[in-house]
Amino acid sequence: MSRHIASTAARLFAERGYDATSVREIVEAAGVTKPTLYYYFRSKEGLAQALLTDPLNALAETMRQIERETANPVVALERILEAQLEFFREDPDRGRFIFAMIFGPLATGLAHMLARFKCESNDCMSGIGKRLTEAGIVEPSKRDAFVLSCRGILMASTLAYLYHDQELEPGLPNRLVENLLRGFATREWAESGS
Amino acid sequence: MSRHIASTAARLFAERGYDATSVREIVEAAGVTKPTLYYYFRSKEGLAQALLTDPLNALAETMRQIERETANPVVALERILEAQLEFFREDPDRGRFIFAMIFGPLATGLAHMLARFKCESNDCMSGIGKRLTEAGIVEPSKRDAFVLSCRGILMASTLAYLYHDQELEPGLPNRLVENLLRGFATREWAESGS
DNA sequence: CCTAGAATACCTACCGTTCGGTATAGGCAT
DNA sequence: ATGCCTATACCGAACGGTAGGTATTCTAGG
Repeated sequence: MSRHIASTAARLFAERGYDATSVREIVEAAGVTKPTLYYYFRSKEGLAQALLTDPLNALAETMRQIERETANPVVALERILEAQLEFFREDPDRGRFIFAMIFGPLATGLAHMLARFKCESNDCMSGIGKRLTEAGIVEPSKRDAFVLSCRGILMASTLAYLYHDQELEPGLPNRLVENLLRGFATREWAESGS
Repeated sequence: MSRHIASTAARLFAERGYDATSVREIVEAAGVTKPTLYYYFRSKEGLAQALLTDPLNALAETMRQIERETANPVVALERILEAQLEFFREDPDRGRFIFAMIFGPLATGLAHMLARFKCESNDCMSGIGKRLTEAGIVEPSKRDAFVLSCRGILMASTLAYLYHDQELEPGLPNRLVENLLRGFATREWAESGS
């Protein structure tokens, strides 16, 4: 039951936004009453947190794992991008809700958790960028721009998928990274043919 | 006075989101009364539209103009990206408000206007992408990925500026485009040294 | 076997507060 | 007289959350 309420809430949060969705709307759509919702979740905010906490923690852990266990920084980058795209693919409603919150103001009670996730995600990408320069793949002077570009491409791909019905085929990160690397690569790496 | 109310609203909308900001909060922060706000703006939504309509229309017109009047597609691309960055630079609160709406659900009364702007922006970028392939600069098979990458880089740069106090120096689009082009270029163009 | 109590899952009705918006009277400067 | 603004009070609807209750199942103790 709690799962049913949660998935209904995710859908409504995604459709109209967290603040514009009332508890009354959620319970009506879920076919239960308000006390039932409060039986399972401490508050509206508790409900939103339940939607976000485990999935975001799992994603962060997946990224850490990839970073730790993948020796090749290019492959690590591709896998980390793919993990994030997969996160949105597996539950688009949740993804839309998270996307809106990540890119909006951090004034809600969910701010702390989202800020932490953003920070971890950025650290992870920066770490990969560092490894790419250490491996002589990306020009050191271009590292920040490269990391920014990777982040941008992830955002644009995700937005296209969530709101414009564009596909997120599994090979997408690889192809995008390949082209990006060609643009930001060291002369040596470019000439080595990868 | 209406400008003062509007800029106060922009700040609050940016800080906490449109739906989570009440009219009472706006008038208190602006130091006026509710009837004054309604004297100048038809409604809360009318206030938000006033914040968005003219600026977004002006930006869209600027982009159309650049597209029309700049013969070199690379320069056109750089200028269009710069115009969008400048839009966010000139009023970060307004920019944050818009950013949150662009990445969130389109269920509010502002949806139509934002949808139209997104559409125009996408069309403009697609047009530039087409010109770049026609000019033999970008590989036709990579056109969509290139356009997506440009959009992503714009988003990431803007996000970094709006929320992480990172600079948006005027030369940024040029440098980013230069690296991107190297990654997505045709063989002929790459070998011509640009 | 029966019963009382605990645990779990749900409900109706209600609470105080706030929401966007409106009406009215009036003050002040030009 | 007009435009700009205030102050006050109000409207109906809705907000997130709560109080008190019922129904069902299970379990332990007599």
